[in-house]
Amino acid sequence: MTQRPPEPDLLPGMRRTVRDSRAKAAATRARKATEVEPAATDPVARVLVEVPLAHLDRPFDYLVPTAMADTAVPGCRVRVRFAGQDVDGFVVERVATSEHGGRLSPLRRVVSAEPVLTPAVAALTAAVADRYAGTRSDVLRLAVPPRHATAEKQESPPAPAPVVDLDAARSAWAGHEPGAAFLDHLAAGGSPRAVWSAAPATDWPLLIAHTCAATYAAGRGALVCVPDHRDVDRVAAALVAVLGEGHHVALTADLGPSARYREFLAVSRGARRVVVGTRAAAFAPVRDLGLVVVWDDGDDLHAEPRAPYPHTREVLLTRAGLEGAGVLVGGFARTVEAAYLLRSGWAHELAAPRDLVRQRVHVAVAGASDAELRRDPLARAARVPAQAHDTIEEGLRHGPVLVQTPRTGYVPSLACERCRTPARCTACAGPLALRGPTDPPRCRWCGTDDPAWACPTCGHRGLRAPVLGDHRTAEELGRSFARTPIRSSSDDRVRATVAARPEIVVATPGAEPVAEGGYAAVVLLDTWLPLARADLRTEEEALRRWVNAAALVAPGGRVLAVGDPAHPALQALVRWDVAGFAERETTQRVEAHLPPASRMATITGEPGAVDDAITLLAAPEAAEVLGPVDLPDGECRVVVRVPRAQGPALSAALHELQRVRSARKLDAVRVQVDPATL
DNA sequence: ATGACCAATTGA
DNA sequence: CAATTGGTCATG
Repeated sequence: MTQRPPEPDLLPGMRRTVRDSRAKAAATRARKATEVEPAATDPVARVLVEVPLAHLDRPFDYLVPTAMADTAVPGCRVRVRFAGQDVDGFVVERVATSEHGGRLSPLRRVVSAEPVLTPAVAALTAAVADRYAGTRSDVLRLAVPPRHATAEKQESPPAPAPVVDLDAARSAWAGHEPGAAFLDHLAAGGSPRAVWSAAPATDWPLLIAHTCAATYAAGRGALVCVPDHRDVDRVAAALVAVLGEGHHVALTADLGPSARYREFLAVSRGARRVVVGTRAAAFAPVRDLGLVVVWDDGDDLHAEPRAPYPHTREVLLTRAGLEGAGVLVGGFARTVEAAYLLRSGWAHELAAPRDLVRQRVHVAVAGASDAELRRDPLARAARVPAQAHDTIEEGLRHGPVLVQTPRTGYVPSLACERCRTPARCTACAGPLALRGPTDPPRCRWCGTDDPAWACPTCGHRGLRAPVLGDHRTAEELGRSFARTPIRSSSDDRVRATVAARPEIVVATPGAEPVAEGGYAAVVLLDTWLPLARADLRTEEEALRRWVNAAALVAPGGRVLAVGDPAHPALQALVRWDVAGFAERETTQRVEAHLPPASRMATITGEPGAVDDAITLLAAPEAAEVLGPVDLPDGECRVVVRVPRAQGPALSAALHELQRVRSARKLDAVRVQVDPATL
């Protein structure tokens, strides 16, 4: 194209022409807008537009044309013209007049009159976005599943009339005090709040189902969030056992778009009032919510990996606060957050008396303490000591035996036999592992075989296995118990249940199958390994994994942990003192100004961007800024910490920071409030 | 994001 | 002096 210099005296004129044509376009729009007949009642729709920008994260007003008067209902999906583009949004409200001074654009289209965003969930998404300093559109994506037109055409048949047996509920809860009072309170339409530490060998899905039934009996809905799909299936089965078919829905991520939307609609239409699901279900639009339940809130599956990274427990607690619902935070283990709810008096405790716990399980530890090993280095603890062997053998006389081993694979990591330098891949420096008894060392990252490995430090060619995986454990146990069937359940192939017959089940944490009637014995191997991590939650997490496996015993069953009997986490396991352990951890956290006594947030991004984010951040007075520290990927991170009482102020400051940065088109930084790990 | 506008800076 | 660049503002 040839560049012709514009005639100088044409330019002002051109500008005027541009302005004229813009004015004309505006006039045309205005004419069109007036041509559109506004709805007779509440002609203004307040719309949350789906744009990813923090500073546009508020409702905008649009004119409702007569033709859409009855379909543009609060909560429905619409398409609107926004900043010159067609974008999707939700109507959050219909009002008579607009605060907006200018002329309103009409709604382009009502995508569907289905009110998928209920007022309660709309308020919840706002509260969650505030708490996590994220955008509402991000939270809305987590809360409302994608539309499926076919599913929307189908009706949601109503649930049958509920028949609730409160006596059955009370007797199921017998042993957990004051379980009956909790149930009665729910059945009377109250909203009690409790932190529940389930006794070992408790059929927790059944007890949870009974709390839902008690709530349902009072005419209110209930919502249960559990870590994974297998737990959803168990609670769903218990709900059928307690309430019968047709009262609940199960919401999981692996349903597929059509089924997921169908189940969601059954809830939003009020045809189902009891919901069990994984973390996304925390936003399910249950009508008249009377109870929220989170099971095993320490499981990291409850931490949403997508922005703004909300945690199921926090979403549910927020929700209970907004909707006046009761709360049950349950688990075999107890998180410091749950302990804090008790300490602050916000929730009551539901627990089993010592006697019952002692009847249910006998826990022992086998192994030399660190102190003993220091005194006598030759007293090397065997990985499967004789005592563990005996426990398995004895258990097999009565039923299945669970062996928990912390790592997946055969030999998941290798080191030089002589100098103990970790063996790394020559191609990519990834960790070398063995996949089977006869396989050569192979890189876990790039898959390259390295049959001729030699130690780069000392030249030695021998390898040792500092850690063994579940496959190798199964192989070893197969040799020791030659006539016993051995099953594996780990990441790659998780088994949901095993029958009540003598067999050895080797499983990794979180993948333990449930045994019919419970395991005769549970053996926990390599307890030192989960304790070797350097993290705020190391001990809490280790104990959680152990008690979750140990709780699968049959009443009166035996548990043996192989490790250092002097370690506080193992002592807590032996005494089954999850409450005391969580209480002590909480005290330490309070003293060290760590969550949940403080609220922490991280800001991550390019060093320059993080740097001016801190400058821009109007953090509360008491805020401490720790860092920045450089991360391996060239980014850097700061931690901001405030006392718990100033948590909302910190969230607000971070939220405002994101709005300002977004408006000024500054480089994005990632903000995480209460990150799951540090 | 996208676009518009204004002011300051750069360059011939 | 014109052209370019950068910051600010608004999006209904």
